[in-house]
Amino acid sequence: MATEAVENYLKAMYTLARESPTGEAGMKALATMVGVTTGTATTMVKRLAAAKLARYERFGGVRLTTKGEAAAVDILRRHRLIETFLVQTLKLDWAVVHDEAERLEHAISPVVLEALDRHLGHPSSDPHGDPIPSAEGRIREPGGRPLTDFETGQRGRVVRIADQDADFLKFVDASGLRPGAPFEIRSVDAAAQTMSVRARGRDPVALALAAARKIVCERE
Amino acid sequence: MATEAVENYLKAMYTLARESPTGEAGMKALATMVGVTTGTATTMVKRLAAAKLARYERFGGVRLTTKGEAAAVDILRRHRLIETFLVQTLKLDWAVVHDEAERLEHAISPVVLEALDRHLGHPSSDPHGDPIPSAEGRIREPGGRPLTDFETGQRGRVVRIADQDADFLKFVDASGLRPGAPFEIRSVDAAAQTMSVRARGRDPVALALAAARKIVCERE
DNA sequence: CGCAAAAGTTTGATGAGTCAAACTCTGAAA
DNA sequence: TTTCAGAGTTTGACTCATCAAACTTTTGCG
Repeated sequence: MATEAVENYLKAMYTLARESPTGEAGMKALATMVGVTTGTATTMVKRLAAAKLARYERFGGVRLTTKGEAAAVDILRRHRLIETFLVQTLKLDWAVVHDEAERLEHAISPVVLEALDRHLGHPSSDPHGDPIPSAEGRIREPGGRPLTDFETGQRGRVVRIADQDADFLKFVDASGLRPGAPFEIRSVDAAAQTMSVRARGRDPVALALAAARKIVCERE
Repeated sequence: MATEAVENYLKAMYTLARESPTGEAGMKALATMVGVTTGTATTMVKRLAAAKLARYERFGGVRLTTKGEAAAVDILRRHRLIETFLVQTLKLDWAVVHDEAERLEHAISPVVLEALDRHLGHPSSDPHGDPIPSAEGRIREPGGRPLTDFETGQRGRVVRIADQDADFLKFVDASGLRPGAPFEIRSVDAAAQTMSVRARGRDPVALALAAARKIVCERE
């Protein structure tokens, strides 16, 4: 139904809306996330508005309509089920599956998607810990607090990794801080903007607070 | 590399070349197979020629270059591996997987494709009995003779089904004449243009010679 | 407040892929 | 050998998605 480009804009708008308190997305941020110029984003956003997928007014930002949000959640479901399949069934490295899923998500039909879901046993989250929306479009709000909210000596468990960069994921993997992993904060060095964390059964690793902010966790 | 449209033209040209003694494709046939007007096909064929994927001259038909054929075989490999996966792993009906694979074949990367191949145990043919090209681009020439070449009383085994129409495949499935199935010709009625065939362990079925021509078999 | 920088918009262009319709060529039948 | 139907080609137009560059609005800082 929607073209590949339209789906990418919807997904980006959904992601940006989660991150902003107003639920709105700016053109600059949207254009950057989709990988186009702001002029192109403006043009496309007008089309989305004409198709009732978004609400938009000049210089006023853009937000998804209910219809647009449903479409975005559907794309998210496709993306995350595919990622899960690539890791679980095909044994691909979780660091690379994001980009692969990015291509496949536009080509998979409802029939294949539901077969995939069945084959995987209806998983509730993907390899990065992100929730997989249900076929009806319900999505569990991802909870947890960034690793930077924890203090020296506190213990917890990784919930999800809020960054799809392959190199970062490889680092996380090597540190043992995959979703589900229990950890303990060894130290925080505010001046150096770093902290030291030990995953169960691993040596402690040092990481920048900026990196730690991408690791979302919960209290043990 | 090649766009989706280009890949579809290459695939169609490859298929048409197999069916014609000259190895050439006419614009009408090409356009029909791709699903565009002949004018569009002419335009695209010129682009393919400019990209050294095809050789073409005005009013003279079109044929793939070595490079174009390699690209076509690669698409065939993707298509057939995906079909095999959809049937074997996801348990989808073999009658519907052709159309699904048609969409996915353009979106699958080499990394995912090879993982799929490994997961499936490097199959040599797809659910319809068509050979799957190797990663290096080698493809076994599909042998066999149409069911219409057999005579009353002869026995044989189905090799492949040379038609992807879902309804026809459902009929073949119901008759027990899937690839690999042994059969015996019960009778041939040249006047009525039909024949009666019995698959092992099944009741005999009557089918038109036109249909039987699409069922490729070998002597027992 | 005033004004520059940042954000956003518009415009004119491009390339891919397509169609409809006018036109041209080829080949087989009369 | 003529002719005409069918195959093939060309042209002009359109949509989608994009960019560069000129332009406008908003915003935050001094």
